Amino acid sequence: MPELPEVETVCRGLAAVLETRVLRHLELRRKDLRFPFPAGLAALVEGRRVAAVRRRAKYILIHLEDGGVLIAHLGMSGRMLIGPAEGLVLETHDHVVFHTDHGVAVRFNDARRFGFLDHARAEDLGRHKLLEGLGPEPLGNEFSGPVLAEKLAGKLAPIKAALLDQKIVAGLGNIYVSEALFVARLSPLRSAGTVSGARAEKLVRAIKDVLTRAIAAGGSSLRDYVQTSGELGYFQHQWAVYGKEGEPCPGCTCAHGILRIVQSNRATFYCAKRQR
DNA sequence: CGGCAAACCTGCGAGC
DNA sequence: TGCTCGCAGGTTTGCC
Repeated sequence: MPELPEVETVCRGLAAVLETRVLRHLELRRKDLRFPFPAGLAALVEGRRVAAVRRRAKYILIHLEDGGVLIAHLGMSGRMLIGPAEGLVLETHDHVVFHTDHGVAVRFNDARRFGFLDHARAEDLGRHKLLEGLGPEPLGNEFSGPVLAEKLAGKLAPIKAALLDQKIVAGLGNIYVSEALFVARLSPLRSAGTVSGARAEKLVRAIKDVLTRAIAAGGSSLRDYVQTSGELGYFQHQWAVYGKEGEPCPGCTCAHGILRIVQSNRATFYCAKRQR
């Protein structure tokens, strides 16, 4: 499920029900997800009011009024589902439940358990092991052609791999990298270091365009639904290339159509004629 | 240091 | 119907 647009959608859903509310009870139904939950996590959260829900890269940051921050990551299969606490029915893989002071329950469901939950002080976030070193937010003003080109300079790895590296730009994942490279008409096989100048400008515009459209659509749903309401995101209907091996290229009349290759053990979709 | 494969864990669809 | 295999949106680790 979750790349930047999906995490952004989840954050907006969480903000609507959690901000200004007190977290009465943090129900930990196992002792770990990808990592063990930090010692005393429930006590660090219970009785605190939520000041704000924010996103950094693919991390959900739940700021508490006492300066503590809950850091959540959805991994590959994580979901946050909001519903009434009364008559709550837990489902398989509901590992954590947040209970608010106004009768709302948020279930953190994660079948594959690649997600996690951590706690930090707000003033320490910049030095948090998982957050330090993250590259710029792709939708922020600070993410520009020159900034990207500088990060890519000298890199021999394919541009596909570089864009998945969260130190270069934070929040892209496997789907949106293929989509952005298609919009920018750049081959995923091209060496990252050759993307500079006008090419870098074009790629930055493509990344911002794809992410903005995906957020507007509520993200993409594959097997899981994305939004906290349980509604489907529908950006998958706007994909140009992802998952479309063998289908006609939407941008040209090439005979081969959309190709699927494997880079760094992950599927890449592209048009070899339109993308150079 | 850079780049790549494998590992973490579970579910689902395709194919036999 | 039921089994096996391959593949899946992320990130870290370890190896060359």
